Amino acid sequence: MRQQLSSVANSPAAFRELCAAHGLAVTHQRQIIYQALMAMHDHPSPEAVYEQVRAEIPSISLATVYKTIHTFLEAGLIQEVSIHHGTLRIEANREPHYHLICSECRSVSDLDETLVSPIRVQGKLPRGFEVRKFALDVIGLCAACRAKSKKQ
Amino acid sequence: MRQQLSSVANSPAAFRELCAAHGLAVTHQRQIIYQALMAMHDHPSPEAVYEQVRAEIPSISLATVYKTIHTFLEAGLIQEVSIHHGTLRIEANREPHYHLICSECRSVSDLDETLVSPIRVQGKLPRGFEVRKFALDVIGLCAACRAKSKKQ
DNA sequence: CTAGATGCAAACAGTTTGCGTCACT
DNA sequence: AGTGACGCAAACTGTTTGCATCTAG
Repeated sequence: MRQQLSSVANSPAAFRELCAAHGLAVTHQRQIIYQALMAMHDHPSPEAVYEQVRAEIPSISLATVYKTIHTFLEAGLIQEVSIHHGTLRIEANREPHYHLICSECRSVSDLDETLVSPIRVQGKLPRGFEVRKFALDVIGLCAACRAKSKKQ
Repeated sequence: MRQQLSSVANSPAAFRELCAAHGLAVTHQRQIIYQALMAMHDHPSPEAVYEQVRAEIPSISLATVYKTIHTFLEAGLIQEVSIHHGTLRIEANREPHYHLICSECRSVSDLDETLVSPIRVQGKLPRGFEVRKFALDVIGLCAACRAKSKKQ
């Protein structure tokens, strides 16, 4: 399931190799977008990637950036920062608790804090950062989605 | 900072009390929305709340539901499921890691897994749920935002 | 040569805003 | 009586889609 690649350097050759490993066509746009992503060490929005890439390819369209990001996500070349992007979701449960998420159907259920080993930060955080709380998502497959994916 | 209330039951009287404690006007719409939220034990979107509330107040507007949800969020009567609702954010870092989030400026930085005590689920999950990974957000205030809030 | 990638514009979903009217305090 | 909550419609933002054209394999 996981591909081991001989190079992870951010070079055109490495990118061709990555694409080959995932069965993706190598296009100029994809190459530049990939380069931009590797160079941006924050957690950019598609819009931010678009701005960055336009420096190289002024004629690129935002739609292409979106499509390419989805392609890269599916191939596992990049990740989303959170499974919860999109619509606002609210809850009335004011007790501290975590969430159990099915990555397939996106269902969310509550998970009592006491069911998880206590979380402690042991290392050095950026100076001055004041921790207020932990938000933990336990991500996996719910029984229903597991059954569905087995069938195929 | 935190209000202790003599009743948490979902009654009109309790709601009046809650509103009084938070300085909110008590309106019919707010009352019905609050009731609906308490009755919905999943993690509804504003749209879903709207649908639910329309059963009671057919003439209510979606804008009111949004405004009320924000009011309740600010007052702390309800919570958002994730701090990451909204725009898609992506990252090239494919190593397993967590995130450090400033709740004020919403900045995101990476946090190595090894800096956090190992996470283990100790209790019973819903039968058949297959855990794949943990997504942990360490939420707090970054140095800059802490300085800013102290000034005021 | 052909499947699929790109660019454009239009469509869409979720959310916010301005404003006139109405209701709580 | 006055502040602010409501309802409506229009505006806005982020994202997707249909389609004609172009390009990698």
